[in-house]
Amino acid sequence: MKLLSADFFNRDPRRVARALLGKLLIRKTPRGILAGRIVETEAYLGKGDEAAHATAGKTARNFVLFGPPGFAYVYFIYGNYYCLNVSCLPDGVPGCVLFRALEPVAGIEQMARARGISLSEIDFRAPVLRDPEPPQPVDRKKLAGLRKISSGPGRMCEAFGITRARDNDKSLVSARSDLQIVDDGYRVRRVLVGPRIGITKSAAHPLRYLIGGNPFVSRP
DNA sequence: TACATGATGCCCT
DNA sequence: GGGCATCATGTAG
Repeated sequence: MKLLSADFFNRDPRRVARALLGKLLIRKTPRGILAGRIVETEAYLGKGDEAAHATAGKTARNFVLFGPPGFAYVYFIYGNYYCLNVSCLPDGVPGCVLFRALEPVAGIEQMARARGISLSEIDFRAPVLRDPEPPQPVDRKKLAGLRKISSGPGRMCEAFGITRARDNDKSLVSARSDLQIVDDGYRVRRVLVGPRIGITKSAAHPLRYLIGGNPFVSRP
């Protein structure tokens, strides 16, 4: 398990978004460790990316995007949900990667509770993906309960208890942080690229990255 | 299975 | 006051 460093995030968000696929997002809680494999990300750039929050310049809401790399930018959306990003590029240069979906790896019962999902909905014998993907054809019905935990940016934040008050402007690269990203050696075989989800401006750019064949993405 | 819709609150103009 | 990097639920097919 190797903690990702600030250097990892100190580069173009498009390269970070791709490199984050297959890494583990970790949350240390009093009740145990939560972990999910990153299977879907989106890059948001600085000037020129009309869909990025940084496009309007630095504000009280988005200041983290303009800070040093490796910090959590958490924002509240649609009156109900939070979304987690990590800042990229050097101090003063905006850019980030949005975490869109995780494959549940550890702390599944705690995450299900946080999401309001009954444990009876989850088939713990379902084939959770292991290195290398993709496995034999997946029975999506058996994965339905697991998929509800973190297959979407709002869902994964709820599962991890991520909120703006708790986590915005928090370092993800500090050994003391309760929110980290680690490399466990998992090798991603195939990366797919496509247009970002849920935006209207600058919608055509292929800035969404996902692990090919992984059933835990928000959508194929 | 696919699509449309309502809920909901904060930020920025 | 408008718009939003979403989700769960309902209806139609």
